[in-house]
Amino acid sequence: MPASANPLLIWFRSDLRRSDNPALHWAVGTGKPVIALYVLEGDFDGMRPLGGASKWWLHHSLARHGERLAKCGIQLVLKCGDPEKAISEVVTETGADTIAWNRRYDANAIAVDTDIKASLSSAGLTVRSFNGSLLVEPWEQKTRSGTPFRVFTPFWKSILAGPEPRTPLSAPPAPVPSSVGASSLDLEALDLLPDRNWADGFQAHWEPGEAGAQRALARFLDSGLRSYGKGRDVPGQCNTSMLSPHLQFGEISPVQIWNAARTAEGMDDTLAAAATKFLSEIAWREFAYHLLFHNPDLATENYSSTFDAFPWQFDRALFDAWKTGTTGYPIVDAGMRQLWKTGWMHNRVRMVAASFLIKHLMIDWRRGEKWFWDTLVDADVANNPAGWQWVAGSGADAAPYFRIFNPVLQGEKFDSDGTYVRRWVPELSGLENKWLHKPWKAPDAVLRSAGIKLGQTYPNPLVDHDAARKRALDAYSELRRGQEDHEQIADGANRAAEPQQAHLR
DNA sequence: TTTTGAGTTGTTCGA
DNA sequence: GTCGAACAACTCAAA
Repeated sequence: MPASANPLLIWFRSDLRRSDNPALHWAVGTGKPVIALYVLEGDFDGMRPLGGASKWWLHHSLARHGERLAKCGIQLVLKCGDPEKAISEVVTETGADTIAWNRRYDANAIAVDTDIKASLSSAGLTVRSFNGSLLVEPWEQKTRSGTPFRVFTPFWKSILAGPEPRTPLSAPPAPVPSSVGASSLDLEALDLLPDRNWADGFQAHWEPGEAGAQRALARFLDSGLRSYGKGRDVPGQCNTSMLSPHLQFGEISPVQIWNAARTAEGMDDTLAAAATKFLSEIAWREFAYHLLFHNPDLATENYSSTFDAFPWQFDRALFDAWKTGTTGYPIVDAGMRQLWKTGWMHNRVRMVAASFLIKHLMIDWRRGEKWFWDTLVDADVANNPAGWQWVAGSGADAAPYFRIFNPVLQGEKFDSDGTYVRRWVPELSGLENKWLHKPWKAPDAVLRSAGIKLGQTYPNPLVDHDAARKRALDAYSELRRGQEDHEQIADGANRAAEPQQAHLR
């Protein structure tokens, strides 16, 4: 067999697309036959296993990706477990002598990829890795003092001041056909769909896959972008891009989004302002990856260790009420039910719901993060923990401790016409706007005529807002006092050491 | 080198 | 009703 006939293996991970895929682009450019691989790693080597909603998405995304690759003569091989073993099986079977992939940025994945790269290289194979999922590599973006960014705005400015992202790569032409194939699991064998019909409702809301991603982008640029500035905060409107799950699975790249928004903004000033705002949200995604790369424990450890002493409470019944959308606060319940039904929650409501769990119920942000991880189709290894830590106040550029969302005010401000609450909490739909976000304050006659019996058809509030707010503020100020005491003890120790130091000087 | 101003997404209170 | 101040502590960047 001539050397040129040895196929190239492209290992797909969170980059399930053909267009603007640097690894695939390079692979086809080598002139070799190309074989594609996806490995469902599960919890192999400490990797974070996908949540249920993500698995549902992945099932459909892999199906679409496999079809698209097959059209240009590339077989998508499916395996599960140890990726090194999976790769070596394909290499043995096909004689592949070159491997390419796009990089990952969480510590466990980096360790896995590094090991595999080393062992393949030492076995004489060529290994190439690319940046396929970020605008900037986390190790390249630095403050002037050479440290990682810890505040978003300077980070964003440094992106704006940096070089423009590349022009997106077009989908490559079909490579030369491969004369060999590799054994693959059936998609069904990956067992990605939930046992029960929980995710059946997702189908109506989403179109996983590269084509669906491009359609979502086009729809947003066409009808969502213009009023994005304010509309993005109104959960009852369709003013957000809905691109998050597509981005998470790499069905579209931030480079493609960046360029599309930059093109749209040339139209007029309104679009220009909206596009910049939208791109700053894309930059938040970058910032989350920046934080994760420099803080591998982002999902499990407080970014600010001051919070290690926070007196979290845990009450199973309260936590369950939050998860099932029965807290008695309509905006929170609407969000939690939207999450359960669609695998997604509007960003504004994510903040309110997360703040409610952390500050009103004083439940550890990590529990909420895990629930979101399991139920969000866009669950992202960087963005999910970064967002939760931001709300908790333990994160980078964190919300001030005193920023405790009032779920009634948030509802009245951002869902003033009640569209969102009526859609997801239909048992309240007969209530007029005046009471919709605080049904417990409505007069009995109003509740009766709306067909609502508090405590029966809809719950009473789980906690009183004012009392919960005070309790959270007290806990935070306690934390601060504890920190001061700690510092005083440290100061005392320093003072005790001073005479000796003076002597040494 | 030191100082100063600003920082995604908020709420409450009192004038 | 509207409006500004207060609510920490710390990082970053510009002056």
